[in-house]
Amino acid sequence: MANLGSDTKKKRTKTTKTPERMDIRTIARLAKVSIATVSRTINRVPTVNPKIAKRVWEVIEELDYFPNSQARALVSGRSWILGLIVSEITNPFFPELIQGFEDIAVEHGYEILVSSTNHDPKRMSHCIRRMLERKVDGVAVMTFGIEAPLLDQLAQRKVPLVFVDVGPDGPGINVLKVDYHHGIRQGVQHLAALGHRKIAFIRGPEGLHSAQSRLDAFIESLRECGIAPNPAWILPGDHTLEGGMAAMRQLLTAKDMPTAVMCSNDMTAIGVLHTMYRAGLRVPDDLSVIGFDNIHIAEVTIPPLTTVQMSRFDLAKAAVTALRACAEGTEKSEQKHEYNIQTDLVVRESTGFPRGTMKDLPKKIRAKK
Amino acid sequence: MANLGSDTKKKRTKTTKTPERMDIRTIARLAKVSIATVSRTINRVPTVNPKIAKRVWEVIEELDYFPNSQARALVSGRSWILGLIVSEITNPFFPELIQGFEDIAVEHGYEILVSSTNHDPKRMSHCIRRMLERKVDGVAVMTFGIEAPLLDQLAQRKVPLVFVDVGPDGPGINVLKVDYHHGIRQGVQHLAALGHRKIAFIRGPEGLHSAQSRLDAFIESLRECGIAPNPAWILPGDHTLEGGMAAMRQLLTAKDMPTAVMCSNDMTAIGVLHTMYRAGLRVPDDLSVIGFDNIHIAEVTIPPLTTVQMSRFDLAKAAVTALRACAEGTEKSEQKHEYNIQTDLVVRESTGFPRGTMKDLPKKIRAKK
DNA sequence: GGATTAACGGCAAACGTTTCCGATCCATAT
DNA sequence: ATATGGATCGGAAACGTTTGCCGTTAATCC
Repeated sequence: MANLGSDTKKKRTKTTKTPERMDIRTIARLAKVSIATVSRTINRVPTVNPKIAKRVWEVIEELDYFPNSQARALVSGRSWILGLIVSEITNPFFPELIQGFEDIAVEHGYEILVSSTNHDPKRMSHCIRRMLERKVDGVAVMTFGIEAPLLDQLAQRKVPLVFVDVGPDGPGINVLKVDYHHGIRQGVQHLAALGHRKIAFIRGPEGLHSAQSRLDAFIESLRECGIAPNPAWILPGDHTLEGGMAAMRQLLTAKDMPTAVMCSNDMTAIGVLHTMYRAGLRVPDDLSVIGFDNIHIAEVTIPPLTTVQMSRFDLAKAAVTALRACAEGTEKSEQKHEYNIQTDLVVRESTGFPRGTMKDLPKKIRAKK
Repeated sequence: MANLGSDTKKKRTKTTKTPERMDIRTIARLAKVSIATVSRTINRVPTVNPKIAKRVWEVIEELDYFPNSQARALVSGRSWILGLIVSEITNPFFPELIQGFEDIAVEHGYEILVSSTNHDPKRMSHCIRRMLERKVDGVAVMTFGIEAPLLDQLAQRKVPLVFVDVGPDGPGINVLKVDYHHGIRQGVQHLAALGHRKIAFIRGPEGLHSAQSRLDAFIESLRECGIAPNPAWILPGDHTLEGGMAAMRQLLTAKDMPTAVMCSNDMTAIGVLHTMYRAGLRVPDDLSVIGFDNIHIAEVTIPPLTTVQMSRFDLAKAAVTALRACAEGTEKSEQKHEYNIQTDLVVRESTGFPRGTMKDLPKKIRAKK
């Protein structure tokens, strides 16, 4: 017994001799309480005597102590870290989303781990693994589409998940539904109202669910307006500037040119704008262009881009909310919330009457504009 | 004593009865070795028998086990997390930087914690605190300028740091030096060679060190070309689109208009382009514009932007390298590396001859006017 | 063939918290 | 005066690893 005592004391002394070590024990010693009380004070457990709590807080303030979150997470089982996986951080849509996600997460005491997969399943897999190792409390997969095997890797472990558009059903899994149809229909109707009948679409990456949804919404909206979709005017793209430029170049060689083009995202639309500029053609005079996302720079493109707005903030907020509900979940009443994200058309200056329409119109209508 | 013994046994049994618990102990049991050996196997300690290692690995693979990094960090003292603080993630320059930083960090086994401060000292302070709580192995402060008090908060704790441009001297602190002068001089000389003598500058945020450096480099480069700087042509800005637009609007009201304008960053330049467009003026015919950063979309602005390239990749690589050197540091030979980042002009189409030079070539006509 | 040694595996302490459980104390009811 | 009980606080186990130290084994040398 005496041996044991002296032994532990010796070791403790040895490590304590460095004065800058600062842990909960130091605080306990200086405040003359036990470490349990310090812990309770920090976590604001109501049963601690206010008098003592004050003393403890004073010591904490003076030493500028803060708890080690590793140790905290180890024992409590909660890391207070949320994972966020995006497909490409260099697409301006995502930084705006990340910003919102971080703001809301931090507000609720969470840290975030962001990873950009660049559509590479290999990277995706690796980054899921890394997040699981860090014992994240939840993951928001905002890649707008995910491969099934990777998804299983995540779903196996019982970590709360949030997907966009599509995802498996299961406990702790939420799917944010984006109403692409609403905004895209507005866009098509806007074009149709201007007199467009020949409308092309530059789609997103093959296999990306949100890209398919946008295309589907486009085709259906076309039909609603009584316009038959022309397969030759549905062009491949990849949601990048370069993809937009390439698709537009291809379109320019077509024998029958459309008078308007909708793009699966704003980056594509900006690429289209640039190819038009290179070709010496004018937007919207020679071609009307509509984007999707309403990223910040869409306001200052030349001309400013008409586009469909999808709120990054709503998306981020819904994601964090869903994750929190699962992680901190009382598990009872709050089951399976439906999270819906709205989309809306923002009309700027990249859309106008189709070429030739103006001069053929009766003068009164022309004057109206 | 007997009480204590049976008590612990009971608890152990209780927690172990859940079959899905998976830790190093489970692996040890199934591989019929001690947990120490499992740990050594995972960490590739060379003294473990290859035969045994193979057996351990097989069990690990089969159960798809991975170690808990919290526990790992707790005992080893290393979190393998690097912090990255940027000023505004919505400025496209930073996502490109973050991408590079993440790539290189992950490559070396690190995770990254990104925070965007939006130039708010309050946020900055909060995010430094959060990073310290998470026990990051190092922090890269890529805000291109930092307030002194916040800096102390970081420097007090002995966490390796990397700054850009300016930072305190001390052990474990590295400063990445960006050679703004080189690229900016190229820009000024480019304009001077085209015949410009009246060159304005839209600066970055007041108090941001890199913004001041860019302005200084501009003024000095002007002098080198024998041009006297005109204070009226040095306009305030804030590195945003809106700032660029506002500055340009102000410039348009000047009685004596410059023929060219250099901007402290590309976002500002894009704002300038847009204001010119709104005013019905043409770039580069009516005004030459040069940006700084060479963000990706600078390629597709209308017209494509002449700008000064600063490599995000070099910056990210230097930051991670410096941080790793400090964190894993053998502390001996590799002291105080100098990290220099080069800048270079990229000529595109937003720069041209000053107005009047070309078409009014006969000088007498111009003089008559 | 016995001793020296190198290789290797296991025991247990340590990392810094949280939290269960028991102990103490004072006030109140009996 | 004693039993009851709530309010507080302290002791100590537990979280899942790493790692120093020691014991065992087998190989090598004289």
